[in-house]
Amino acid sequence: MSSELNIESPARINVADASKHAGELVEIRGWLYNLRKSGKIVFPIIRDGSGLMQCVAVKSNLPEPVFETLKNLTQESSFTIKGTVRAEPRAIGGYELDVADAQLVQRVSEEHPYPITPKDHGIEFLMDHRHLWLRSRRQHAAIRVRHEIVKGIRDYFDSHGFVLVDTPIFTPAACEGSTTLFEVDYFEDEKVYLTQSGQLYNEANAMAFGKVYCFGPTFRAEKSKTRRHLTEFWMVEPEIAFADLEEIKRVAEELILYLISRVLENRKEELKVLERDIAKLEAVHAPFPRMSYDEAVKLLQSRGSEIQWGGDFGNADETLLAQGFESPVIVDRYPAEIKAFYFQPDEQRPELALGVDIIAPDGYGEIVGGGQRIHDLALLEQRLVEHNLPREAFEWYLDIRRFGSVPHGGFGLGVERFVAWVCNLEHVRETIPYPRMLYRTRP
RNA sequence: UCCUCAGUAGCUCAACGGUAGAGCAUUCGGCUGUUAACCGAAGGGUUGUAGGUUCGAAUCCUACCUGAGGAGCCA
Repeated sequence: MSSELNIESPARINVADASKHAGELVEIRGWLYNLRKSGKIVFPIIRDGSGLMQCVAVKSNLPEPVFETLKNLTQESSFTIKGTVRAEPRAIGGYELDVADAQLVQRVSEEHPYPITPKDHGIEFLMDHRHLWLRSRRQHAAIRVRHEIVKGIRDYFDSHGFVLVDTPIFTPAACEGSTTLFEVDYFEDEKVYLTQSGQLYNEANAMAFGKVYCFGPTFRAEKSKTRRHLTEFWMVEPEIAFADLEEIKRVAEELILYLISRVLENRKEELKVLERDIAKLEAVHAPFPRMSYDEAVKLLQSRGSEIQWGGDFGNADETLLAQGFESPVIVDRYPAEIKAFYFQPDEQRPELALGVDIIAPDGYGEIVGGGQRIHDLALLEQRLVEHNLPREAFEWYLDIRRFGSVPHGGFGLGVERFVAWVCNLEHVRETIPYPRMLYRTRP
């Protein structure tokens, strides 16, 4: 379906760059987002991955086949289009294309029309069509915010003296001795699991490089079925030699503030598409509210929670705790009993662990968990016994305490929960392209 | 693993014991500025599955399947 007009090859542009080409003849390649017809004028909206742009095709100005091609486009049909860019405040994105020529690449057949229509759909249907759902505006916006946050994480650590030292995905033992691991049936003579944290390796790497981080997917075989859980999720974990709990808190706070400023700087359009209340993000500021576990329990009790000292916070408690604060809440010094074996005890009150969690506002829950690690060999050996962990598997980990042991610590930040909070999404499943959940492994 | 809720047209839903319906999508027709465009027409159904109650079941009962939300646990 090519035009009879002989239009010279114009510049191929992305819709996102339309403002730089006002008045110019350009070519755009993409897919049909939506089409409105009105007799002798049609308004195809093209989606090229970078944005949306309304095109205007007037029958009297175009060769018959070109107009017919555009008029008969079906949703998500692929095509290329040439025309002149013109500022148009009424149009989405502020620019329109006055069509001169168009060429069909592949027309979506009416026997199998594009399933995701501009009307409402249920979550099951959308998840079954996740590979197509990603073409939608909101999904597009969320994934771009995710990209900004991932890039922001790397930029932050790379510019603060950290070395990226990635940790293995296949690991021979539990990091925390729990039962939430995916077993891999492949390696001979040995059970191997998918990692749930790179932390133990991170500690070794911090002794090699000083300041390190790992960034990759992690896996939890928990039977969790909530809006905050994925079985496969991404986590960034920094670890710092010679750091104490206060430094860990400071770095986590600084990272969070930096990531939010990056998103506000570069992804405001996406936040608008997501209908995120931007003022609430702009209100996040240093210093974050800080409290001890003791104080958090008292605060929760005063707000009506049933929690008793010694118990861990449930989701309701986390939401209640964060209420009334503009910034995430930093809670530290938890009872050692409810924390993992490797936390350094508080010097004054050894029943407390120098662990820290950072709880996001609005019920998004724990976005950071970390703390200061045990650096004393004898104490760590004792903890392994107390937690019934197989010493042999941890010999290499004990080496870190044998060869120039120093105080150190780190934390993990869950990318999807963080993105969900920044985007104000109902569920973390929309923050990752292909979510893996308890009852969802396809597409 | 447990608790709660839901499965009706391709999609979103209505009908709640008495002839299964609407909007969107699709097809055909109309419209030169539409903004999830609009107007007219058409096609489209073993009501998740299997039993049961009843003269009669999408509707009531039982089991199962699938999905969603939550608890515990976690980022």
